[in-house]
Parts: sequence; structure tokens; C-alpha cells
Amino acid sequence: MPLPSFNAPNLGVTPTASEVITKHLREAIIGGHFAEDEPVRQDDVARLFNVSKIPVREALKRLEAEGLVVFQRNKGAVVTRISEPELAQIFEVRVLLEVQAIRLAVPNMTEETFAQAERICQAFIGETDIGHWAELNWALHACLYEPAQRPFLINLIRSIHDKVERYLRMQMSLSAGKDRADHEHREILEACRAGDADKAAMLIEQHIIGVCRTLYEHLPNRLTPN
Amino acid sequence: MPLPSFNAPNLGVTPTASEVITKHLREAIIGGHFAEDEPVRQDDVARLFNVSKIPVREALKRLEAEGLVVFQRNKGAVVTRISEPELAQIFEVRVLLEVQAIRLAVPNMTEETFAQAERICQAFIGETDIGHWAELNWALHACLYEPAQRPFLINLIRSIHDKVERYLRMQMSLSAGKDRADHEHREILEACRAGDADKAAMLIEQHIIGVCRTLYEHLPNRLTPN
DNA sequence: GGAACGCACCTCGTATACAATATCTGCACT
DNA sequence: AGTGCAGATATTGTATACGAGGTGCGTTCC
Repeated sequence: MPLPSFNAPNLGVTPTASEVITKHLREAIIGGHFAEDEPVRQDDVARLFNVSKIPVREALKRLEAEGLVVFQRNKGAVVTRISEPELAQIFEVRVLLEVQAIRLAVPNMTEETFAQAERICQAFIGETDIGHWAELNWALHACLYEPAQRPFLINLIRSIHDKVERYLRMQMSLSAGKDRADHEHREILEACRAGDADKAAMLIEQHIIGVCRTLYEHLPNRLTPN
Repeated sequence: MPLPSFNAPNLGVTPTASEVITKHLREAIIGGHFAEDEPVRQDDVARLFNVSKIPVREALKRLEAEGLVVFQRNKGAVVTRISEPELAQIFEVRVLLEVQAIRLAVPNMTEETFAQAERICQAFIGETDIGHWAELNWALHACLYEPAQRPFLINLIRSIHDKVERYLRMQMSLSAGKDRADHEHREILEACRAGDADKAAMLIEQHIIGVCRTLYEHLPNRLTPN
């Protein structure tokens, strides 16, 4: 008997210290709580979590692979600064991947998808804490892409989002960026509801390019490397 | 005086033990020296490199982020097995990214590019060691994408390649896969030489899809999870 | 006054040590 | 024979310890 899939808690995945720290550090970096080029002191983090440096270093190694920090020999890890050309390249890839995601997703969207997206939009306009904007922004994107049933693609998009979320946050806090994002999100949602994948794809593309352009207009010097 | 740029070795980047181990373990996994689902024993690896487990664990954490291994609480790291649907999704994304890369690259290709590609093709047909086929295969792809001047895109493609290289190797060792790859590579190279980006893109797409299809035809059971 | 050195202090990278957990083995019991 | 348990063994995850390299400041020497 193949055990009627029982929703039992998976005891095999109780998080280890290093996993907990990875998660928190990632959020802190994504959330902009570290300045770019700021070194992450292993002992400080260790004290903060009341552990030794070992799990902290393991967490940092993970984040290094994710591109959020870089190790410098005998100087430890510093938060990565994204150069202007790299930012442009990242957005270029985002367009490619997210257009594909929405194209695959639109035909599979259900009322539940729209309801969920609507809820996120509402929460977004009501949210006053800047810290949550980028989070809700991602929640909406994820909600729209999820029906594509492409976990690999969506994880890839998320990992790229994580790298630039700091900048998305800046963009939204500038120049009515939040209202604009809200407006564009609703347009995209409308196209999805109408089942018009091409239009949704086009709007997503414009949305991403627009954010990138705004970033370039408002933060030219902040982004130049060195 | 700005010191006549002396080609001095950059001592700031002398690799640490954990970096060396990361590199070797990655190659070993990519190269198929570990069976899927095989646990990677920390002490064994540590003895092999004559170090303690600490740098080994850090290396494994990096590889976990790259998707090559997975940690199971108190059981350590095991080499990931890629499920059939995931493999399909990975190839789907490869098509997207590599088509974009070749499109951007073709207009910037020079004689040097073609000469380099030609050299790699020659090395490929002459190579008898299966272990080097996938390596040369990637070298060629990288050579063709490099003129796009999109390091972010190319790194992303490489990281995806790393995840599936084991399977590429299988494909090439099966059913005259190597000869076919060589033939397709030359066709792509011809299109590039002709400056026909659309054709090159189409051929790259067919090339990737073809590999994926061959894999599905020949290894259906090996790839099913559980 | 400014460069070169010395020295104290800090931080990192890794070895060693150890508790917690998992896995194996043999044996008693049915 | 198969099941359940007990101890032995193996392996993991993390704390502690320590040497090596980096940093900053005062001193010395011109």
C-alpha cells in the first residue's frame, strides 16, 4: 500500500544553523541592510546569532554562489556591487526569461490565479513600508508565472530577482515608481485575464525595460563601479 | 609613475583550500565521477585533499547553491539527480538563452572568432577521451557566444551547462552523438561565418532540442526520479 | 615634515575536538 | 524466519583554538 499521501511534517528537513543564517543574511542583503562593498564580519554575524563562525562562513559561501557577496582572500566577504553594464545585462536576461514565463503561463491561468494576483495588487497599493514593496512585487510576478508550471524557469528568475531587488526597491521609492509599478501590474493582469499572451508578454517586457530605464536615469553615479 | 603594467601574478586571489576543493569537486561531479544520489563523504574528501572537513563543507555549500548537490540534515550532501521534467525545462531555458547569445554574437564575430572555433572543432573530432568531449563542446559554445559581450548571460548559460554536462556526455557517447554534434557545430559555424544570425539561431535551437530529444529516446529510465 | 619600520590588534582560514544523530550489527524473543 | 531492541560504529554539524595574513598607529630616521 503506497500510504495515502498523508501530509506529515517532513522531519528530515529541520533547518541547521547554517541554513537559518543563510536565509536571514540573504534577506538582509537583498533588503539593502548592507551597503554595497560593505564587508560582512564573520564574528559579528556569529555573535548576532549566538553561534560560532563556522555556520556563518558556510552561509556566506552559499551567498557567494548566488552572487550576493564576494570573498576576498583573508579579507572576508563583501556585499557585491553591480556595475552599470552588468545591471543592463541582467535586465536583458530578465526580459527574455519573464516574457517566456508569462507566455507559457497565460493559457493555464485560472480564476484562482486572478484572485490571488488581485489580492497582491491590493496589498501592494495599501503597503506603506518600503521594505515590503519589492517583496510584494516579486509575489505578483511569481503568481503570474506559476501557472507556466516551470519550476526551473521560475527559480532561475527568482535568483536573478534576488540579485537586483535592492535596485528595484530604489526604483519604486523614486519618482512615483510605486504607482507606476501598480499601474503596469494592473495592465498586465488585464491582458492575462483576457487570455492575450502576446499582449501580456509585451507589457511585461515594457515593464521591465521601463524599470531599467528609470534606474539608469536616476542613479547613474550610484551604479558606476569603482 | 603608474608602474608600466607589469604582468605580475595577482597574489590577492591565491586560492584557499575551500576554493580548490570546490573546483575539483565540481569537475568531478560534472564529469560524472559520482553516481547520482551518491553521498559525498566529507571525511573522505578531506583526507583526499589532506585537509579538515571545514573547507570541504564550505565547498559543498557552494555546490549546493549551484544545484550540483543537496544536503540532507545529518546525512550530508548527495549528488543531485535531475528529474525528467526538470531536464526538459533546463533545455527549454538553454534554447532561450543560447539563441539570444548567438544572435547578439554573430554581428561581432571576427576572423579570430572563426579561427578559434575552427581550432576547437578540429580538437573535438580528434579527441578520443570521452571525458574531454563535453569540455570541448562547451568551449565551442562559449567561443561562439563570447563576441556577444554579455558576461552575465554567458555565465548564466555556463552554470546551466554545468548542471547537465553529465547528460551531454552520455548523449555524445551514444548513437554517434559525437559525429552528429560535430556536424551540427560546423553548420552553425558556417551560418556565423555567413553573418546569418537568424540561421545560426535556428541551428542552435535545433541542436539543443536535438540533444534533448536523443537523451529522452535513449535514457528514459535512467532519468526517471524514484 | 615625510617615508620606512616596528608592533599591537584585528580578522580570516582551517585544524582539532566533541556532542548529536544516523546506521550497522548481533542477539533475544516470538 | 522475522521483529524489536541495545550497543557499537560512522558521520554530521558546530564550538573552540590557533597560526597566518592584513590594518592602523606610533616611532625612528633622514
